[in-house]
Amino acid sequence: MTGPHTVAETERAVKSRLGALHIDFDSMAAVSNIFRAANSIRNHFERTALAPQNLTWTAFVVLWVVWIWEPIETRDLALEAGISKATLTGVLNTLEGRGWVLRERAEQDRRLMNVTMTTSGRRLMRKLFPALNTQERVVAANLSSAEKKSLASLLRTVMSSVP
Amino acid sequence: MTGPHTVAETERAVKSRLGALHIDFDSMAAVSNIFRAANSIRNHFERTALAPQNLTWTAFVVLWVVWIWEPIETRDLALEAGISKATLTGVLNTLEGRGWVLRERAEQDRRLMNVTMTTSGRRLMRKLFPALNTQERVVAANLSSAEKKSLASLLRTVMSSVP
DNA sequence: AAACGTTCATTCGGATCCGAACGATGGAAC
DNA sequence: GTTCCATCGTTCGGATCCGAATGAACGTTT
Repeated sequence: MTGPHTVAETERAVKSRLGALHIDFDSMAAVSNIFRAANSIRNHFERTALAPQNLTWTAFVVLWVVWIWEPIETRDLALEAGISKATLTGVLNTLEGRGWVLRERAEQDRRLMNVTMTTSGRRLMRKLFPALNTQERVVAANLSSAEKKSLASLLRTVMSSVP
Repeated sequence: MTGPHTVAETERAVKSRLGALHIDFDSMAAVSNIFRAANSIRNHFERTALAPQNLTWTAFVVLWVVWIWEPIETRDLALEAGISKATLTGVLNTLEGRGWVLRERAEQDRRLMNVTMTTSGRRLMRKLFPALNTQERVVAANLSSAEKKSLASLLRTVMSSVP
């Protein structure tokens, strides 16, 4: 998806496979570019800001959500991080094993699990978050302030259209 | 990341953790929305158009690239699909096991591997690609034609800024 | 032709990733 | 208080996902 072929080349190739019938190339380009950009940025973040701590993007996002909203229940944490509860269990095992977060069973409702940050975790995030934001500035460097707002807004519109 | 908190709430929470120093919230919102949207759309596609064939998004992308550009060498296929060669090996095992693609060692250079489509694979794509495009139209339904082009263009700018 | 560094795809280890199934807990109905 | 159903986090199985190491094949240099 990040290959050397242009949009026009791809469009021509698709038409030779299907004819031109019923394919919306504008929607296709918009959506596929979302995936391309996400992949590309994610790889960049993991190679730069996250590599020193051997963190994946997902692990960082979970850490970030805990940092912002602690104490937070597991179900909300999964929703906020955009991953399934099953995935979160594995990620929390990793993060708890490294001593950055803590799991505690809730007093009132023994089914729930509260996740909090350790001192070590807070120290890590205070360094890591500005480093990530620096990289966010890098990948958005060729956008004006208005374009950044426009991009964020267009993506919110897309998200609101996902059933 | 797809949680109930608004941008303003998140911004306020971040500031309470760090102070306002040196954080570019416009870049943060733009980039984080790329990830949110990609996650959301990917899950939607896997639950709708791809579920009947038990295909993941990545497997579909690989299949799509082969369909468009066959015969294609493994190294180019990985680049085009936006995944590592190591990942591609696993995905190709899956796709070849289901009889949709074929791996053949190149005649001239015995290190290379050429990937081609089977008849069964072509039949699958002729059905699957329009189904995917239907879903792409759904998630882009609230964007005008100009907005779709603008979104694609802004994302291309972002990608060109990734080192 | 022997030695060299390079370029392939694959393998390996470890971390995600998800849907489905599972056990535990809670709460409401009777 | 027991039955029933909803909800929680975890486990399980299977598919990705990547960096690093591996081994085969190549081209070039001696």
